[in-house]
Amino acid sequence: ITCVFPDQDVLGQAFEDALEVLQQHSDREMQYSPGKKDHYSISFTTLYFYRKVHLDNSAVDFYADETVYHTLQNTPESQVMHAAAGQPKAGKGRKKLRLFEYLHESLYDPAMANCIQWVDKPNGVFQFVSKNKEKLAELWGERKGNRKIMTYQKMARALRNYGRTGEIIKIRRKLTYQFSAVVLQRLAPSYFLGKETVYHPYIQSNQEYQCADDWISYNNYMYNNGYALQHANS
DNA sequence: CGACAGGGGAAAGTCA
DNA sequence: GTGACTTTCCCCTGTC
Repeated sequence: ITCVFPDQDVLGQAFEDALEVLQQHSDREMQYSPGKKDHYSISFTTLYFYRKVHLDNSAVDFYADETVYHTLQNTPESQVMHAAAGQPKAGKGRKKLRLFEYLHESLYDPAMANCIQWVDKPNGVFQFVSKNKEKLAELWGERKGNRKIMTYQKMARALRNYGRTGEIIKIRRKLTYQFSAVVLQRLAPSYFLGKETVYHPYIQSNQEYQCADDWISYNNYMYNNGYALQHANS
């Protein structure tokens, strides 16, 4: 999509908002066209994604969004604008964003891949990138509008609270956690449509501890041996 | 030893 | 005000 700013009224409020967010958050993904004053280019995927994440403030079901994306790709531009503009504005009547929702969003954000990554997507296992985990925490804090700067240590404290409810449990591997099946189902329901996926909780006894190098064989081991349901907490 | 990851009690803060 | 949830502080343990 190429946007010409003087004509932004035509785009509708939603795209105006999205572009504003993009200007604030994502310089690297929005390219200024030299020689064309006020012309910017951005992929539709990125624009749509950022709109979902930053303005709708909703958990992104990216699998569903991909379907939407492909549909929209084949739709005339004017209809695309109309479709996007019909979405609700941020901030009103919306539940507060929760940490696990934010993490789930980040896992589908290509711009966050240097901070957080899937280890085992079907089972909701993810891992923070040691080098950039503080950055992710910082962004989370900003998103919430906290007064103080958010740190990984504080964010991890919040994550540990999820252990009590079982929404996210700690995997016995460095910086690795797992979404519960319920949370996964809620955050990306369309991912499970038409799939016979079985959620595999990981066993975390001391005996099952594996070092990072052995993670692949550890996964295979777990998949092949049935998995005792583990209690998130004792 | 020091850095890093992880654990959790306690209290304060935020917001529906 | 209340409860759910998060943030902040702080101290502790274990591993490499």
